[in-house]
Formats: sequence, C-alpha cells, structure tokens
Amino acid sequence: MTWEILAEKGLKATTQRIIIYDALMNEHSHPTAETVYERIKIIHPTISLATVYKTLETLVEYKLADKVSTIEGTYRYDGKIEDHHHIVIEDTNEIIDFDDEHIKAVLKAHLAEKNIENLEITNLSIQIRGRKIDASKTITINKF
Amino acid sequence: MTWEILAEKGLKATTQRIIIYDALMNEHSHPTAETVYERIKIIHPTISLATVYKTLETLVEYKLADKVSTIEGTYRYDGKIEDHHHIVIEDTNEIIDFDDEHIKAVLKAHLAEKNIENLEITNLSIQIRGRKIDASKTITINKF
DNA sequence: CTTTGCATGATAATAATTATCATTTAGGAA
DNA sequence: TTCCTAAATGATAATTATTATCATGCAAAG
Repeated sequence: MTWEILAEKGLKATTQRIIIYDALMNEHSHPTAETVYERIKIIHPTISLATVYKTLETLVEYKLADKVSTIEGTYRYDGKIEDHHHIVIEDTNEIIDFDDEHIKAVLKAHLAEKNIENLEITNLSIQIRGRKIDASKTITINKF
Repeated sequence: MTWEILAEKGLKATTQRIIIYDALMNEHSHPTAETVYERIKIIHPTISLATVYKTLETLVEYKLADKVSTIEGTYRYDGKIEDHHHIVIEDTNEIIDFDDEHIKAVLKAHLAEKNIENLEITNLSIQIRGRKIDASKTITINKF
C-alpha cells in the first residue's frame, strides 16, 4: 500500500504523492518529470507540474526513487531502487534496466587489487552504451 | 601541435579553437563550458561564451573531447579521450580519472556469459561514487 | 472538530544551453 | 600575395528544464 510506504518515511500521504509514486513504480521507461506529469494528468487533471517535480525530489530524498542525469541534459527518475545497471541505447537514448547480482562482486574483487587510498566507495555502477542490431526488436537479457 | 590536430579533422584552426583545445587538454578537472570560458578569458578577453560552447561541442563531435552529464544537471568536458573511468566524490562532485586496462576485459568476459540479444555494446564505463575518508587529503590510485 | 504545519498549485525566476545573424577570418584559388 | 567564399565568431535573444515563491488547501495529531 503506497500510503504506508510514505507513512513509514514520515511523509504525508497526499493524493498527489500516492498517484506520482504509483505512476513511477508502474512506468519502467525511466521517465522525466514532464513525462510523469503528462501520464498523471489523465487521471488527475488538476495536478501541478511543480508538484510533480517536488514530489519526485522528495521520493529521491527519502530513497523511494532514484534520479539519473542523461546526456540529453535532463533528469530521469527510476522507481527501481534495488541495485541495478543501465543500458543506454544510442540515438534513441532509451534506458534499459540490467540486473546482475554477480557483476558488482566481480568488480569489487578487481578493484580490491588496485588499492585506492583515501576512498570509501558508496556506489558502483556500470554504464553500458550500445545500439540495437535490429531496431525493430527489443533487447532481451537471458539469465545464464 | 594543436593546429595540426584540428586540420587533420578538417577543422579550421582558429585562434579560439586552439586556445579552447589547449585549455581543455591542460585542465584535468573535467570543467564545464563556463569554467573553460573563465580560464580562457584571462589570455583572450574578447572570446565569447557562445564560442566556447560551440567549440567544445565541435571537439566532442570530432572525437577530440568527451562530454559527460552530471547529477548537478550540467555538462562537463573531458580532454581525455582514451578509455577510462570516473570516480565521483559525493558532496563535492569532484571527478577523478581512473585508468584501468584490465577492468573492461573483466567486465566483457562477465557480460559474455549473460547473453544479451540484439545489443551491440559500443561503450562500457564504470562509475564509482564515493567519499574521501580524509577530506583534506587527495585520493591516490596505486598501480599494483 | 479544531489546529497546525507541511503540501499543493499557479506562476515567476533562474540557470544552462542553444539559436540567430551581422561581421570577421582561415585557407584555398588565382 | 591578394582575393574569394564558406565557415567561425561575438553579441545577444530565445529556449528549456528546473527551482523558488507564496497564498491557499488539507493530512493527521490531539
């Protein structure tokens, strides 16, 4: 229940927050604030764009969402907060989630060999850029 | 010689381009266009900010520089075009270069096991976020 | 039910970047 | 070397995304 998730964080469960949170969780395309706004207007036409911006920031602040900057110069929000990586498709700038439980361990093991002094690593992410071989098809990631 | 590098790409070697290119190559802090402009104004006070923006874009277009988007919402330019990775320091958003000839091979080997269908990987980079344990000291990366 | 402080909505302000266009200049041709 | 032309520059206007402001509304605690 969304209102409980908000309440747990000490956030007022307003209609707007619930709608925005739900919209973000159900949208896997890493939308911009503007896109979230457009989607939401259909079911809640009186919502303000400013509220969407502020609420998304709040969700990020309370670790209920992630925010990423893109090469287009805009921010995109991600309802998925578990550790994962992104594949960015060139030309379209589509972002595809990429889950991999092992890759981080592989990287950390490698980084341990280098010893980087005075640094505490808080986050490690892999950015994969690429292009679709067949633009009409989707990209599928097969586990194993 | 900078003018030769520009000429090789079929670019006019204007005074402004030479100054901007040299400034970027000698600045390892991943500056913004604005920062490059401020630095350059000292030796070339009549240069226009618009020229700095346009020239940096041109350098990126001709693969003489890289452009990265940051979480602050601004672009930073990088005179280093060889494959490398970035360590972003939280709070200060300082960017430190991180060279590693092996890490990419390690990652590619790992990614080959997953088989990602329909994707041609064009670029692979690792983003390390972290904080300085001792803020007054720098971060050193020891090769072996 | 009332209160109170935080959230919302409308809109103004800001900041970074891009576009426009008259003027200048690099580099090739004569 | 001088001339020519296409491309680059400089000044500034326009745009775009985002943030700030503030009067009004509403969630939730008592």
